[in-house]
Amino acid sequence: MSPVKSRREQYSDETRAALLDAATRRFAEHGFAKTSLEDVATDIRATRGAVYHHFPNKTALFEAVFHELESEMIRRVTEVAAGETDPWQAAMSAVRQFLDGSCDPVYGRIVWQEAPIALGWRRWRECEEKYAYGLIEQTIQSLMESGDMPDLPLEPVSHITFHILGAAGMALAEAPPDEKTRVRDEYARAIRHILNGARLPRT
Amino acid sequence: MSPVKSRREQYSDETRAALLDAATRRFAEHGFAKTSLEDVATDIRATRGAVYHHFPNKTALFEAVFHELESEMIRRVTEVAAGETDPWQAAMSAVRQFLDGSCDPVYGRIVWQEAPIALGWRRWRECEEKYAYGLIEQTIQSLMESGDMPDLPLEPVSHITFHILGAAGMALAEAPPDEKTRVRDEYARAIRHILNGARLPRT
DNA sequence: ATACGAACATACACAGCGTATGTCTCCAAC
DNA sequence: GTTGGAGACATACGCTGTGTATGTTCGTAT
Repeated sequence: MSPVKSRREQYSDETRAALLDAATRRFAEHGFAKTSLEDVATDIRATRGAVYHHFPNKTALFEAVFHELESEMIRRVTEVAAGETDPWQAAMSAVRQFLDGSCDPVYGRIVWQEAPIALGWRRWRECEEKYAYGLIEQTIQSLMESGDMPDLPLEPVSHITFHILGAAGMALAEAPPDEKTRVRDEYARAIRHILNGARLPRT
Repeated sequence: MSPVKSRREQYSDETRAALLDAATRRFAEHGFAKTSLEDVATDIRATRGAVYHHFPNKTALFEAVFHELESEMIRRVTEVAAGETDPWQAAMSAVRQFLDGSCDPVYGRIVWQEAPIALGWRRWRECEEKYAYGLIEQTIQSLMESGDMPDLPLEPVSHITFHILGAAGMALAEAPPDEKTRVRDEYARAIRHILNGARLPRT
């Protein structure tokens, strides 16, 4: 399963990775609009030609960055949740892990602040179906099935939950580094309180 | 208080209003990025010169549109809330009125979808301080003071509430016209349930 | 009657994306 | 080992759209 790569292929992979890396930093620091592909290219001592060789356009490059960050986040969150047996506890751990991960300014800025701008709401939502939104929906559903939550329409509840977590993610992205833990704990409390309120007493 | 306007001033006011009107429709239909000032100008049989005479730049034109829509919404919401005596009832009526108003696709698209993109999150938030966010914060505070809500940190709670309402506003903006009332009612139920959960029993 | 300034139109500079084309170099086959 | 081909980039250009600088018209005050 490890097809020995040719020298050329290896070089190509490395520049692609370097492009992703540089783009990640640029997007996180200056935002999507104010990042020119020229900058990204020169960062790795290449030209825009290299960028357009590896990615069809600017938004595709951004999407690649987005996918990397988001899939890593999902991996960690599901890992933590899988460690719990009780559905409600699993959800709470997932939230906690999400808030922890959102303290990373790169993640917060790119996924919660820049992505909707860069991809547009619709496309962003489409992408998130695979990641956060999809995970939230299935978690909520399992909570409804286990009797932890009332049988409200799934769509609005997941959508609202998505935005509640988004609010926290954005707040954490904006918070100065030395206040992140305080902000994280405040939001954790507030979210826990809200979710507990929405909870049903187990029958 | 009605300083009789000169002919010139009247003409000027009219073109300004026409620009705002055309821009509103363009922004609502095609979004901020895909609306060129050329289009807006030709819509009212003028040139980009007129636009740049009345507004310093593209985002300023958008902000003007945004302010119009948002101040009108706030006017209606506060009006409705003022009709209630009980703080909690006032808040619920305000939510209801907000959801009603959000069924207008122009409002939803511009205020909740395009505004963060056009102005950037930070500026958007700054603008909203005057409108929705400010109103929410003071409402929450009054609910905490009246003992309807627990004394959690104000900032995260208002922020989250803001995003909960935003989720509803966006969903309504996206929903096809013939489903808007259904979606509105679903979100109304979900939000009511969430807020009721967060509520404290009156002492 | 005229001069001045507001309200717009016209013209230009510049940035940034996307695309078309060129060049180099690795690799394979003979 | 040289040659053909293709992948990996670089170079060059066109185009769109913003912002600005300059020109023109036309009310209005004096």
